[in-house]
Amino acid sequence: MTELFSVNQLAEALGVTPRAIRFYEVKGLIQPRRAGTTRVFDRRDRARLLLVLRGKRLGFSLAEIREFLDLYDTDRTQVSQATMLLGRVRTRIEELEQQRRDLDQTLAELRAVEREAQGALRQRGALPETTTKNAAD
Amino acid sequence: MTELFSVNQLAEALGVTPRAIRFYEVKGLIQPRRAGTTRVFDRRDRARLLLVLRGKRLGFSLAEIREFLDLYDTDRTQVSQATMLLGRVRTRIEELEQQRRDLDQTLAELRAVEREAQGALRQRGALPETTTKNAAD
DNA sequence: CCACAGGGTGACGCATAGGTCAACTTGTTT
DNA sequence: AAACAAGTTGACCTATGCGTCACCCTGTGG
Repeated sequence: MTELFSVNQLAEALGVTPRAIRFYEVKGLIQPRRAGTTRVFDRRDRARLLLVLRGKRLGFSLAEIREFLDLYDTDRTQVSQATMLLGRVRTRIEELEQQRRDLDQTLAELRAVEREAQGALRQRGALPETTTKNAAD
Repeated sequence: MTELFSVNQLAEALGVTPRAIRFYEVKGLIQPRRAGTTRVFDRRDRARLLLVLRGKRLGFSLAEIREFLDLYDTDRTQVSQATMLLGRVRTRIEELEQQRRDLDQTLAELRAVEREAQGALRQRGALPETTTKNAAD
């Protein structure tokens, strides 16, 4: 009872266009099976696509995301493979740690701006929003 | 004694090309002064450029980075301005928090892969690297 | 005076990440 | 049979983010 999906179903479920999904396949990020000519996706494909989308949210290119996905697929039983894997994984980890530093710093600065704006409004009698819920929706 | 820089100096200092810097100016991310026709950058320009580069490392487009920079420039003395600023800053903060969740999750997964690779190597007698220092440099 | 370095402005080129047709096949419905 | 929905491929289009000329100006040293 492995559930299967069509491109359209999967696209809608993940909030992307079918075109994008097909494009990712062309780029080698996913390899859905086929029923005749029709693409058939299972849960593993869906999981991979989720990883792709997360990679995109983190700002990586499709090529980088592909390398990232390859890390999961690498054969760990071959010493040479495992060694390369280890090196690459560590490189990736360091990149992401740099990104996290950037992120934290940016967040800190934005929170400072937020407080300043709140303070400015308070001084002028405009009641400041206490909740973090979007005030501009 | 405000030190000034040329495009080339600044480019080299920040590890980008002069072309990129000029491009950022065209896109409105920076507004260096001019001595005649020659661009002249001061420390504020340099600071802005650093913010631009950090934004890029976080995967934002130049347009997004521009909006981000505008947050710092917004006039906080006008209630309407401060209100909009607050809304936008909060939106940005939420985006970045999402990004951080993605980042942490990805890091956790990569660390798991790292441990697996280490374990596989240990089992095969290959001495695993204990340090996190680059093994592949 | 002449060369040369350093800076400037176009203008074109290129890769990435898809959007947007167009034209066809296939399965289903009526 | 005819129409329709859902797929497919292929070709072309578009916006970003620069790289790469080509060509021009200008100040300085020899």
